Amino acid sequence: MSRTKRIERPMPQVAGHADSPGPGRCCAEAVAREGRPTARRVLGLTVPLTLRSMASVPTTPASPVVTRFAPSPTGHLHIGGARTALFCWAFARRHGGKFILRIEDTDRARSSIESARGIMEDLAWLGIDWDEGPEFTAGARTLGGDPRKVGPFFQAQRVHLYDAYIEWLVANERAYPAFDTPEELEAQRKAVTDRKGTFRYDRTNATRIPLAERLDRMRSGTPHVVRLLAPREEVVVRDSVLGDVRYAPGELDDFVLRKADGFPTYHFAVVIDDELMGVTHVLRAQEHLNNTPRHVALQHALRRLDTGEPFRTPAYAHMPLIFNMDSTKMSKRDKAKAARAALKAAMAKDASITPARIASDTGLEAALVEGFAKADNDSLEAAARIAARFNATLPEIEVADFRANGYLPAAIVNFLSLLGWNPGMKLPDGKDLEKFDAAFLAANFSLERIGTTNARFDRVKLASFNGDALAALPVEEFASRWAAWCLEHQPTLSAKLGVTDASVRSPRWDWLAQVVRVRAKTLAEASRPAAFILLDDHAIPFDRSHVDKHLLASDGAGLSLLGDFAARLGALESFEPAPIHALIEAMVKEKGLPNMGPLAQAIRVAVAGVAVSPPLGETLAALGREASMTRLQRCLAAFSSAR
RNA sequence: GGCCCCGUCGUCUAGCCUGGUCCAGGACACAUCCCUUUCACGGAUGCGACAUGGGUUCGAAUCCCAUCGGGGUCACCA
Repeated sequence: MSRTKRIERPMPQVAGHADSPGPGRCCAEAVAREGRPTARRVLGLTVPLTLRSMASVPTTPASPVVTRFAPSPTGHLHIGGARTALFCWAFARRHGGKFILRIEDTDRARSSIESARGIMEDLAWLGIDWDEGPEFTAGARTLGGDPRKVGPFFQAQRVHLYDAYIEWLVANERAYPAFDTPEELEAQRKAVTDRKGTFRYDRTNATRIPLAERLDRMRSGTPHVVRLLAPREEVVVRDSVLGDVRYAPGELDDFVLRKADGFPTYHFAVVIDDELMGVTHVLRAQEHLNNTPRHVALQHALRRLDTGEPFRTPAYAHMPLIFNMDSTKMSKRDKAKAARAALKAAMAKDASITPARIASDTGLEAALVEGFAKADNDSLEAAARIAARFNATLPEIEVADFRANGYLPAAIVNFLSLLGWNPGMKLPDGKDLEKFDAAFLAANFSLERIGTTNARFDRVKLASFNGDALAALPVEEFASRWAAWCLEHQPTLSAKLGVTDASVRSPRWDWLAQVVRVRAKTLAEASRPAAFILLDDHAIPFDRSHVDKHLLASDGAGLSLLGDFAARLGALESFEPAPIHALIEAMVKEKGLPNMGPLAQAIRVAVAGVAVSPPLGETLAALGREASMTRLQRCLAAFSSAR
């Protein structure tokens, strides 16, 4: 990184709109730009304050910071969106401000209320609570609400507001209706791009029609869009992360404000809503940087209908993008891609596997599977079922995916915080501080420490964080969370141990939970070391090489040890981890074995089929007396003749 | 292609603003060793980067320029 360091703009007492007038403003601007020569002098004043002295200015509680997260409800919450929400939330919390959730559902074809609800669930699950926005009940508390009366928070319900502003813009000749058809536009665009030019909307046609006639046609219901009369001057975006970004005159064209269906475009709705909702700081991904001059131009063109005041420009902070490890975009299509790859591989290996057969296996429509295989569609439903059919794992892209795979919200929040932000603090031992919780983030988040370089989403590191978070949980807590996870995703396992409710568990469950925990990075993975539980007591699949090595070698030494052990275990009074472990230890000592290996490995092969299992006390105790004895006896019987 | 942003270990990053303390620190991953009844956990050690080229300077990861590379964006999607 070679950028100059930015000083965070919103010193509490001057937080607010970037160009709102006020006594604190020049200081805010100057400090925000400290270190950037171009901005050292503001309003003709060189501000003598040093960073250090500014930092010591006391915080005023009446800080008016307002941030918002504004997803469009067209699917689940993307992990990148979760980071945006997290940072917006943290910034508001850090400054004692408000965090708004607004649903941008102006794309009528793709938006759904279910998606909106799912997004709220995911946010709440992550612990990102919104002060204003749609109401949502999470446990005992209700999130959202509208104390300042700035709602509604679904844009589709705000159309009358957008229309009023459109009217004003058109009446004041700052925007105009245009009657081109999509086909005409497409043709123009193609003509320009074919000769490698840059297409910009040509307003001459639309503006040649006299104003009165345009208004007439517009009001008479002729299909039209409304476009902004873009300014012919330079537009500067002041970004708290990237500094000033300049767009030369003529770069902006007359973009659409209102679509032919009467709904506002994203650009128009954001600007209106951010102003009306009093949003002071806009934190969003860098892909929006090039949208920002449009928003700034719009703000310059608009005045509030209620007060007549000009629109204010919020402080912008564009954060780096998050990519896959191979630097492709993290997209839900990755899931379809992975499932398709699994399907193709299977079809290549086995000629009997056809789309039709998969359709009947998975209960999907044949046409859907056919299309999916040919990449004609990227159905998530098909991806999920096909992956399940072939035991393939799909990449985690959305918060719901991580949730389903047994990640803890705390680990996700911690990991996400480090993607594009860093507290820049050292631990007493000199190592970087990188493990922290949401409360720490809320207390320490700052714009100035947002990075500029795009990040790769390293699932392996996330898994490590999650494993640590799992390990840090109190034993009880882990046991119940794992039970809850199994009840939902791995019911055969919980059923086998008689667990039907995460809060009322058996001792056997908790013994297993304890040993499984250090072996797992996720709740889903925790079931792996417990897989031996699921085996059929009467049909343990023995690993031949392990049998040879641990039971049959040295003239069946392991097997005879096993026979002896089985007799002793059968007589053991208390079938719990500690007594079992003591029994094994005593026997090792009595037999004069060099260590526990020969006995322990023999037992493992007998009860698990392989010489790998969690510690034996817990393994046998979790299995229970009956199953343990059955497995032991059966193994003895199976290999006695092989000696 | 136009415009815009970015460029420190494989990855996330600290350091950059205020040039020397940096033959660049941490974490994840990887390797080796120790611990050990297996698998894990844990502990120790190691491997590993300032994109390139100029310039400024006594001195540059840090300042300037160029080149190269990566990314974003150019919709009646958001």
